Amino acid sequence: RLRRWQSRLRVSDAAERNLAFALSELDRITAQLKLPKHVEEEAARLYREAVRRGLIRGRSIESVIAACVYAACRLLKVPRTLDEISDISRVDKKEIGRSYRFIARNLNLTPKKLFVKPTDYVNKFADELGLSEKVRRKAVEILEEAYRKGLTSGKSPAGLVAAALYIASLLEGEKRTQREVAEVARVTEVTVRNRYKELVEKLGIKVPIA
Amino acid sequence: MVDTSKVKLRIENIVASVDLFAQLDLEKVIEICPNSKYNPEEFPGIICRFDDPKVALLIFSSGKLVVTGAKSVEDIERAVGKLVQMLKGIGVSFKRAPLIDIQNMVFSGDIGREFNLDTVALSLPNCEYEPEQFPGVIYRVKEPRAVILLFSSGKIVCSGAKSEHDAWEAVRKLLRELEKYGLLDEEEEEL
DNA sequence: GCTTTAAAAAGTAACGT
DNA sequence: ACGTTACTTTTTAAAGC
Repeated sequence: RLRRWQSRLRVSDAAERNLAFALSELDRITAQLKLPKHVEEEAARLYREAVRRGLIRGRSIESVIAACVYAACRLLKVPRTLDEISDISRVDKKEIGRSYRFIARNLNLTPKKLFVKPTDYVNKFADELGLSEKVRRKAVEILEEAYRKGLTSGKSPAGLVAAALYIASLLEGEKRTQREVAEVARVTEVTVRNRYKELVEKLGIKVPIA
Repeated sequence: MVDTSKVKLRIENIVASVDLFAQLDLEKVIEICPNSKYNPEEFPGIICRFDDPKVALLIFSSGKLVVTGAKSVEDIERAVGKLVQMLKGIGVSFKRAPLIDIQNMVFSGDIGREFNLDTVALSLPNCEYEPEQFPGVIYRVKEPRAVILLFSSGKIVCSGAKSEHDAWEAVRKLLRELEKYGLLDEEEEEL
């Protein structure tokens, strides 16, 4: 009947409006974070799949879009912290984190697929700090040794990378302050200091008395 | 059989729902509860704390309760008995004996060895591990329904179980999975 | 979905000094 | 750079918004 036809039109209208809103929000985020096109496409793909599986129920479109952006970054190994995304999103970090974990569970995004090597974060943070290739290599060396010695489980990858870069910058004579590395890694100076202390102590690193 | 001889579990909290089978006038009840709080605008129940069985009670006008913070089922029974006596003192009558339902038990424990959580998360199916957000691996057991948080120290938290037996069963299932995927083989790892 | 309550694990954060 | 307090995660019921 005509009413059924109309309601179907209305439903598809609402779905289309929601999708248009979601994609414009996605555009805004990827543009502001200067994310590559393939990340935006992957996030859009994840979002459509989430909608298809009805995973949006009870969640805001914005939190799910932000979660999809974060998931796409992790899947494609484009290092980005959840903080950077929540900074430009209207929804808080906690809510984005929840949506992220929810879609990860339901779209079978395993920890393996989502794993981003600390090395990738080293390059991102080092770029922002203007650190040389020599410092980056040293930081990676420190992180690999820390991993071998079991010092990384359960710790914030961003905090570990920040501390490794801080130590490497001291060792290679390109010093950055704890405050500077903490800022690019989006962790507090206290976290950098705690990781720094443990790494220096347990890896037996002799830092210059700068 | 999985070796659980070195595994320890310790009860940390028990949550129970209780039906007293009586209607309560919370404005009168609050007068006889020393350490209590009642703001119907923010929460519909009275929040009351006992020192003897150290528990917290949420008291509702329907005569239903939620008792939390207990370390044993006996603590809950004693707390309910204590509240019933207090209510009898202000003339409340009960249609029958209180019905206590254990809803949730939380245990802390230790598996007795350390873990590389990256390795665990890579091979253990259906687990979550987001060290940027929480330091432990989250593992959900279907039957009995429970959730186990596993930390790199080997310490665990098991919540959602309705009995100590169920908690042990859930931990056994986690250990079987860890063993199945070679995660209990003497201290190895790589990436 | 939210509100309130308890509790542990280990990490990070935000105060004050 | 300390210390303290507080927040993250998980679970669970209650009555009402």
